[in-house]
Amino acid sequence: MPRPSLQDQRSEEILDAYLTCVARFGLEGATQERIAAEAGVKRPLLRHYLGNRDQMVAALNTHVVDSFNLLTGRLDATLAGITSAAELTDLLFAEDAGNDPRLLLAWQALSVSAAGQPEMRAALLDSLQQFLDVLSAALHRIAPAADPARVRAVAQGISSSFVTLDSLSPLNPPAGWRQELKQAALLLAGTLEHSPRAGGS
Amino acid sequence: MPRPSLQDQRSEEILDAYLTCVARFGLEGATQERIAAEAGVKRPLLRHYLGNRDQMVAALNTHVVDSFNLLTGRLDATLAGITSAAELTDLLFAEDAGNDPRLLLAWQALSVSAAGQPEMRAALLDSLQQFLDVLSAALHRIAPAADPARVRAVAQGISSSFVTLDSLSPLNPPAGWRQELKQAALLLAGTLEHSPRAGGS
DNA sequence: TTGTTATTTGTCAAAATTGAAAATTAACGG
DNA sequence: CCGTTAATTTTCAATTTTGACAAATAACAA
Repeated sequence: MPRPSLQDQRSEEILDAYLTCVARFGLEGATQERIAAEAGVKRPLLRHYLGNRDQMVAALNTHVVDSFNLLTGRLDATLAGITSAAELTDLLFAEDAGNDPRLLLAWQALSVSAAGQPEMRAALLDSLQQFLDVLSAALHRIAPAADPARVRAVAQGISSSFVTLDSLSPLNPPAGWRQELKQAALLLAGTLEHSPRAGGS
Repeated sequence: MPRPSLQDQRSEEILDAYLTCVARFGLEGATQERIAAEAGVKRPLLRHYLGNRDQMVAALNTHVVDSFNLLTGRLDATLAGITSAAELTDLLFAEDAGNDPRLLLAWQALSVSAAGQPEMRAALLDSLQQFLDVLSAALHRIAPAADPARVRAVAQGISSSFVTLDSLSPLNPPAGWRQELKQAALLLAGTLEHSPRAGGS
């Protein structure tokens, strides 16, 4: 019997180091040398496990999308039990949330360079669409009478506040901004609870 | 007398090409060769006008920040005459707005790599702060009785929707998203007009 | 025309990044 | 111990990117 395979484990470790470097230096700034140093391995191992550069980018893309979708799935399950907008924003904007900004930063870095790759672009866009769907569904449960079009708009607004939070993290923004973004999301969600129908009541 | 200087003009042209490349390829992906091709000049001219790579990045940073601040100033003047939240969002989310996404994309690309440079980070953060101040002031004029803390929160939310619009542009998102983000901003601003005083749970 | 200055181009060397293969080492079962 | 397979390291070539300087060209005034 051969030596046991570390293919999956090593691939994960390297992809995580790749993710870190992309979040910190951008996609083109994440050189193989930096990734290898971050992962604590020799450079040729990157090629061994993930292939050449193009294949590495593709692997990172699927890794980011999969991770994002996984979090979205968990969020969907968590949001199943909530009943108010306050609970929703508490969950999304919790300070101790396991949500590390690297994921979104890599997502954005990939999105600017994925203009030419249709499949990468589709996967990225779809992952965001799923996130919006989960938010919309939760909002619909909170305010069943609300106009669906308004629900989608509110989901977009909450999503953008949420995304902005991670997007700004490299700049170490003032601490109050987190609370302001959270409150914006809360106010937005509140518009569904208080004025349920579009033209009505 | 010497030959007339094209220093300012050429520098602007090159910086604009630099901006384009950074928006499309990221900061590290904007190689001098790509910039030169985009600007329609030979590569050594970049060095002649903007200096070496570090100096080029610094020049781009000030260019982006200055351009952003200029737009913020114009926006401030334009918003001076408005009286409703609808006018504000119409101005910000107009499709034909001269606002090209390159500026924000470069702003974000710089922000992720500016973690180590305190002065770059400060300038970027300050430019965003000014934008938020302008939004807050306009919202305050629309709803003078509103709680200042809520006004800031609403400004953050509107800003994040606005920023997200440009941030997603490389992915060519569905056309409806623009309207949804605009409506989110409108709903958010509406919370100030309709429920003037605090309370916000 | 000539001198002066700025622009523009040409060219080379150094450094960094990547691609790719061969060679070595380590773990496991028999 | 031996054979097998995977992990790891070593090594070199090719490409890309940048830094830097010298030379050439163009515009303007006297």
